[in-house]
Amino acid sequence: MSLCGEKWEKVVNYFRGISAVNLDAKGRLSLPSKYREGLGSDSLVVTIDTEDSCLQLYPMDRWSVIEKQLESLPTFNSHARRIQRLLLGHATECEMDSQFRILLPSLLREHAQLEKKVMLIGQGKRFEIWSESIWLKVRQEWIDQKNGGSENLPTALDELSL
Amino acid sequence: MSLCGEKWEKVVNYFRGISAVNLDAKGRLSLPSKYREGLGSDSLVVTIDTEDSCLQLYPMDRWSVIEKQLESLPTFNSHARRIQRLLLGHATECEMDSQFRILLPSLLREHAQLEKKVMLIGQGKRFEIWSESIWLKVRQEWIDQKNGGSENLPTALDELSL
DNA sequence: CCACTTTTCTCCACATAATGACACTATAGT
DNA sequence: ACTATAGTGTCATTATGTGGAGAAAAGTGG
Repeated sequence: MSLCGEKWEKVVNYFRGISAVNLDAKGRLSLPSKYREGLGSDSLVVTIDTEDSCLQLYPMDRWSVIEKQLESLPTFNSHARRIQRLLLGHATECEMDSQFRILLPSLLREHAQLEKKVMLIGQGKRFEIWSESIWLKVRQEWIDQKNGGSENLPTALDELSL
Repeated sequence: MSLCGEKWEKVVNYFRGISAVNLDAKGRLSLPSKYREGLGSDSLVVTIDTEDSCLQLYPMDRWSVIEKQLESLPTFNSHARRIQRLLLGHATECEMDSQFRILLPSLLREHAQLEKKVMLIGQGKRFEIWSESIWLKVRQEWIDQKNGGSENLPTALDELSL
């Protein structure tokens, strides 16, 4: 169906959706088949998230854009330096093996407290990797807080019509 | 009978009405025939509802509008990230097969507690998918609570003329 | 009310993907 | 050099997804 749909997929390549995956004993994550062609033969970059305990996974081409942005931040701003050190400092290039697995570096696994059960969450240009238990916990919190006080939301969000 | 009616359907494509459907053993939902031409050959996107335990089903073209809005939200705003993670993070593209069935991902089925008996509810630009038992329960609650005090309604709602 | 058509459901067979296990390699530390 | 640890590649098993077809049910028209 849909040449149209196909083109969209291939050109825009937007990652969506959640998958439960198991790391193997050595900490390798095998990428779900539905994303494989979208990732192409590109290598990937994993780094930490500066706000939450999860990891961020980028295709190399997307990451290099971010890297440039990070570089151009003002050197003498302490927030900027924090971000640079955290993101650039933890960014690790990974290659998929013949079975589409990537090894997540142990230091990064520790940071996100990844054990066996892991969630892979599409976030458009990137993925997030969460420990299953942490994900379930925070997801529940987010759901519970509903859209409670909408006073502090950015206008763009306030105006979202789904 | 309605060259007019036909055109309306095809151009405006507004989903209405409720259907009881059964998922098969693998969790596939077969779309009622009356909606099939309205959905065209486009693929579909399912995601969770952040307020209730049901799923939201969009034709891809409608969903991509929402996605653009989500994408443009600021990365370092925590409310924005919450919404992005919940909506984008659960959004899954589904293709209809030759029998107009779509597989609902098991994690999403769990979220909405979908077993065999399911309700598909047209909501204009999208559908909602509810577990039959939950639907019956909340529907009864909504009916019972009438519109009691209208003091707390948002103005737009207050001014609605049906 | 009956015969016919269309739609929906259920089941089965098959294909593909995900997992876990294992053996082998490379590296660093003792 | 030997051992312990981390990393890599391959394979078998299991789980999951896919496609198709017939039975059952619902809808339609005479």
